[in-house]
Amino acid sequence: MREPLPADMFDELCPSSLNPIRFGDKWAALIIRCLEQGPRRFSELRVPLSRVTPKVLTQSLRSLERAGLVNRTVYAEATPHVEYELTPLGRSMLEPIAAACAWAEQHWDELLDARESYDDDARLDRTG
Amino acid sequence: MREPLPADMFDELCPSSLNPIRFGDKWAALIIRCLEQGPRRFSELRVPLSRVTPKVLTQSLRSLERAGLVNRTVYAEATPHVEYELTPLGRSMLEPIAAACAWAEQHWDELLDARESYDDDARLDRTG
DNA sequence: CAGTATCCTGTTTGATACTG
DNA sequence: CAGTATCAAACAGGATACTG
Repeated sequence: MREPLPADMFDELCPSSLNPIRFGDKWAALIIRCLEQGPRRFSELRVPLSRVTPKVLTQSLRSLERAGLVNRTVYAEATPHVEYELTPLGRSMLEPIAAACAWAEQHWDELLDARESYDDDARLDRTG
Repeated sequence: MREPLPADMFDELCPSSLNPIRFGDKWAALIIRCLEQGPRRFSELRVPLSRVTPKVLTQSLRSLERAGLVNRTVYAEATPHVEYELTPLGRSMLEPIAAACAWAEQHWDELLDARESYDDDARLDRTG
């Protein structure tokens, strides 16, 4: 106990403009889960992600593509469309995401309670 | 395959000002790991987190406290100081964080390669 | 020691409307 | 269908200086 902390832990987690341990941007993990069962078209993704504007959804998908987690395929046929699907790399990410989700689900009530009681205390501090 | 996606997945992951599956803010996971071996004082945390300004470090610690992941204790003795330590809830989070870190480490090269080749392609698109 | 106060920047996200 | 363009808001994060 109480060993001195290493001088700089940044190299371990931080070269992370990529920031993989945060699973990318706000919607990344959700998108990856939407692709878990197989390729989906842009319009299909818009259904579960109805609260994400098309601009932001495109942004996120491009950034997932850039990270090698998602493939984008254009079908220029009679009914032109675009499909997104997980790469093997993207698929491998399902596991840590599931672990994080399971943790969150498992501790959801505790998390809500903690926040509530913290906020209640803060209110008391202000009120007197 | 190609089952329709659920209408709205947001309730599952999204009530997330807390956003637990993203492990909180930019420094949260790193801070939690710094506390893994036991309680640390503010000034001790500043060593490994030297690139985080005190303001932001305080912010992050408060938000971890609010989430019930960290306890803050003030010692108003001769040498007044403050200690932060993981709650049991916070400690339970070490596991999913470790899983995400392991994944990132394991696929680091793939991630760098993917990004590089994506960017190279983009350059080609612009150049010719 | 352990923060707070201010100010400021860049990025992320969003609203709305439009298009090849 | 699968986006893009534009504008605006929100927020996170940081620089710097100061304090009970």
